[in-house]
Amino acid sequence: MQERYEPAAVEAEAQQYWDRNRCFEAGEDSTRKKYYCLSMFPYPSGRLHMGHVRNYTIGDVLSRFMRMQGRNVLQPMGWDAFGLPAENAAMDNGVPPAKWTFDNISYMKAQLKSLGFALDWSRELTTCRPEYYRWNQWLFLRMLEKGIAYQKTGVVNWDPADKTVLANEQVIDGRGWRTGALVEKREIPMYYLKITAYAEDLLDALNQMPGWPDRVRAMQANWIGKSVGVRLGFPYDIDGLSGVLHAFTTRLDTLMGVTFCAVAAEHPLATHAALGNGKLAAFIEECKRGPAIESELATQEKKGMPTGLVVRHPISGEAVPVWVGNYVLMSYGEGAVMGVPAHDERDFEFAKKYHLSIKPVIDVAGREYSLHAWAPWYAEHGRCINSGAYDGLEFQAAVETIAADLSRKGLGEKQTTWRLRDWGISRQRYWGCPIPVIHCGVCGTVPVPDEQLPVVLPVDLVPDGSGNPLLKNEAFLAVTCPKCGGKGRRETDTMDTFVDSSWYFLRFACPDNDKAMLDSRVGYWAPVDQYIGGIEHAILHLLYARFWTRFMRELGMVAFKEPFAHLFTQGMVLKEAFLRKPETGRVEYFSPADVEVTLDPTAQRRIAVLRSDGQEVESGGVVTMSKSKKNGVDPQALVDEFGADTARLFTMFAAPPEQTLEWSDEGVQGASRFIKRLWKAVHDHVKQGAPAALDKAALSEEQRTIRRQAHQTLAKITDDIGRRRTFNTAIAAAMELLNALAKASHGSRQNSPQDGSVMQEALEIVVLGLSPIIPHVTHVLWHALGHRTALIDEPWMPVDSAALQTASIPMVVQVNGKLRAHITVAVGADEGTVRAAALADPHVQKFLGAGEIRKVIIVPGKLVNIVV
RNA sequence: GCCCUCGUGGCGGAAUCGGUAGACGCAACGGACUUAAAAUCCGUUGAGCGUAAGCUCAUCCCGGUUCGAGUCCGGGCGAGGGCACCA
Repeated sequence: MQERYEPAAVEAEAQQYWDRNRCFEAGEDSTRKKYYCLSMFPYPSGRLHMGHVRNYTIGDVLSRFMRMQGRNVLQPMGWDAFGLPAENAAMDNGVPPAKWTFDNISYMKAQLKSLGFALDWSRELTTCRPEYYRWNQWLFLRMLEKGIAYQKTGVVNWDPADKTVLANEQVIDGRGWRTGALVEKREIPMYYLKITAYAEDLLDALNQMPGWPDRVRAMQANWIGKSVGVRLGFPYDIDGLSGVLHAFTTRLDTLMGVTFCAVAAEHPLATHAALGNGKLAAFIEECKRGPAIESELATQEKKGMPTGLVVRHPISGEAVPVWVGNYVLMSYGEGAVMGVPAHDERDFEFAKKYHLSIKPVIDVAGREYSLHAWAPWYAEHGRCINSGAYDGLEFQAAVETIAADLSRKGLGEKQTTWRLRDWGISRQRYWGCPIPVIHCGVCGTVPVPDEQLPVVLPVDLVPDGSGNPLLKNEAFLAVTCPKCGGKGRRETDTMDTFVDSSWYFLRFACPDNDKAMLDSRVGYWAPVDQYIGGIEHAILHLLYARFWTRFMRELGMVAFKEPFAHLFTQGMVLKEAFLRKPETGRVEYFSPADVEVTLDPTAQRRIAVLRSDGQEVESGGVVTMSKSKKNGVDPQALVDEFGADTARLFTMFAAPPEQTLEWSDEGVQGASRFIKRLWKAVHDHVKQGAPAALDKAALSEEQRTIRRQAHQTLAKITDDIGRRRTFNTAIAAAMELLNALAKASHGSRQNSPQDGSVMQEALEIVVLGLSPIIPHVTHVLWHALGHRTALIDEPWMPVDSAALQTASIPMVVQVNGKLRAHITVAVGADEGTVRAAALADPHVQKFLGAGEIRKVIIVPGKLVNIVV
C-alpha cells in the first residue's frame, strides 16, 4: 500500500472498477426488494453548482447504503433539457439551442462521473429528444380526449418591440428585459390542463403522506387554497335586463352589513355599464392594464367607479349600488364581491375612500367600532347584531340559517372555491415540446393522429429574439390536415417545461421502449421510494407530478396515485459575499477568493480587505451562492484540488442535509485532513502485516473497550444513515472512533496479536461505515485491509451485540436535578443497590447535608436523582 | 395580514422518547518537529470565581408543567421561507 494519499489516482481506480463491472446498472428482479432513489434531474445550464453536488451526494449516500443493505437499487439520471436559457444562449452566441444543450450535457455528465455517483447511466434520458417528448404529446392527446386538456384564451406578456411573448421573469419593472419596451397584455388562445378537477384529491391525500415534510405539505395545501363558503345572488332588473349578480363569500354571517357590491373590470356587468359611459370604459381599460408586477397588485391603491347600476339585497330587498373595483379579481370566485366595509379591511378602505356607508353587524365580545380607522378585530367572528331575524346568532348558526333562507329563495348555495387554477401549458417559444395539433381552415383545430407522432422539433434553428422561429419555418409549418387532407398549419406553441418533468421519474423504468410510454417494468420500480431535491420545487413541480400521476392512473398506466413515497428537501448552499457600496451607482461584489479576512483582536471584529487594492470591503452576509454575488464555489476546482471524496465529505459533514449549508474553505481543509488521517491509520496498520484472527474470548479489558466503541459506532452510523438521515453525525461518530484508535495505538499497539485484530475490525468499521459518503478512498482502503471483494459488493456489517455488553456501567447522580457525582454500577443492579451506591458517594453526601430525602428517581443505566 | 420553520460557545453544528448541555469539525492560543515556513503531531479552549479540589452562572426574553426543560405548554422578541387585494 502506498504511503501517500493521492485522490486523483484513488478516484480513477475506484471509478474504473465500477464502470468496468457495471456495478450500478439496475435490473428488474422480483426476488429482491427494490429501492428507487431519485434526485431531481438537472437543467443542463453549463456546469454543476454546489447545490447539485449536495443534492446528488445525499441521493448517492442513500443509494449506496441501501445497496449494501441488500436492496435492488435504481438511481438514474437525466436532463431536463428544454427551456429558455438555451434560447438566450443561442441569441448571444448564434448557436442553435440543441447544440448548446448537448454540449452542456456532455460536460456536466463528465462532472457527475468525476464525483463518483452510483448512477445507472444506461437509463439516461434527455427530455429534448423525440424518443422522450413524443410521449408528452401522446399523453396530451389522451388529455384532450378526456377533456382534461382544453383550449381557452389566456393573457400573456407581449413585447411589442420584439413581437414576442415574454415569461414573467423576463418582465422587469413592466418592461421587456431585452428591448426595454413597455410590456402589453395580450389575449391569445392557449391550452390548459384541468388540474382543478383533482384539487380535492390532491389536497386530501396530503394528509396521508407521512414520507413528506410537513412544510412541503403545508405549502401545497396553501397553494391549492380551499375555501368553503356560499355563492349568493343579488337579483337585478336593469334596462329591462333582469338577472342575478353572483358573489362568493366565506362570511355569510355579515350579509346584513352589505352596503355595496364590487365587480372586477372584466365582469360582464361592468362591460354592460360601460357601454354608454366613456369615463367608466376608460377606467375599466386602466384596470385591465393593471400593474405589471404581481407584487404591486397587493399594495396598489384601491380604486373604483360606480356603474350606476343597482342590485337588490337578497334578504332585505334594499337597493345596493354596484361599483367596479380594481381589487376584485375576475379569476377568483365569481369576479364579484359583496361589500361589507365594517368587517372586511379591503371593503373598509374602499368605503372610506368613496364615502360609502359602513354598517357593523357583528358584535365581537362587546367591543366598540370606531369606524374612523380599521382595527384587525373588526374581521373576527362574533354574534350577529343589526341583522333583523339573525340577531344573536353565532358565526356557524348564522351562516347555516342565512344559507337556508337564501336557498329557499333560489339565491344561494354552499360552494367550495379554490385558489388553484388550471395549468396553462402553452408557451410561445421555440425550444420546447411541440403541442401536437394542426390548424385547418376547414376543420378547425385537429389533434395530430397517434401514428403521426412524434411531431419533431427542428433542431437547427437559431432564435434571434424576434418571436418564435418556428413561425418562419415552412418545413415545420406546412402539413396536410389529417381530417380533410386539405392544407393545414402546425401549432407553433410548445409545452411548458414542467410537463417534461411531470413524469420522467416513471420513464426511467423503461427508457428504451419505443412502442409505449410506460410498460410493466414501471410496476416493479415505481413509485419512487426516495425523492431528493430543492425546496424551490415544493409547489409547482411536485404538484404537477402528483396531478400527472393521477391522470395516468385513470388511464390504467400506473397503479398508484402518489409518485414519491418519501420526499427529502435539502437545504441551500450559502457563502459569505463581499461588496462595496459606492456613493453613486451599483453595488459591486467581489469574489471571496480575492478577499483577505483577518481578525482584529483588539477591535473585536473581522476585517476584510480586497487583495488587489488593499482597501476594505464590506460583508454582505452569508447568502445563497450566485453568479451575481460572485460567491459561488466551482465544484470542478474543488474536485481537482482535493478530490471528489473531500467534496462529498465536507458537504455531508458541515450541516444536516435539510438545513442550509454554510460553505467554509477551512472546513474543506478539515475534511481533507480527516481522509488523510484515515489513510495513514490504515497504512500504519497494514504495514505491520496481516493480523491474527480475532479471538473474542481472549481479549484484554482495554481491547474489549475498543471493540465496544467500534461496534457502538457502527450501530450509530447505521441508524444515522438508515433512519435519521443525519449524515453529519454519522461522520462525527466515525471521526471519534478514529481519534480513539489513534490514542490506543500510541501505547500498547501490537503488543499482543489481538491488538492487531481488534484494530483491523475497528478500521473496517470506519472504512465500510463511511463508504456511502467517501466511496473512492474506502474502495481502495478496503482492498488494502486485505479484502478481495470490492467494498461496493460487500453486505453492510452487522453489529455484534455481544461486543456491546459490559460488566458495569457509569451512571450520574443528581441532587435536586443538579449533577453532583459519577458512579459505576454493575449491569442489571437492582434499584436498591443503585440507590445505596449513589447515597454512599462522598460527594453526594456533601450535598445531601442535613436535608431529608424526599424521593429518589432512578433511570436505569443512566441517572439517579435524589430530591432533598 | 395568514401559514410554516428556526433562535445553543468566536464560527458550522451535537445533545434521537423530558434525563450528564456544547460531541465532531473550524478558528484561536501554547508546545514538538524544522535553519525557516508549510504540512504533521501533542495539549488548552462557554463565562465568572478559586493556588487547588471545586463552586456559581449559562441554550433569545418572561412565565408555567415536572424530581428534572435546549427539548413540553402559554406569552413576547428576533431571523428565514411560503402565500398574499383569494372575498
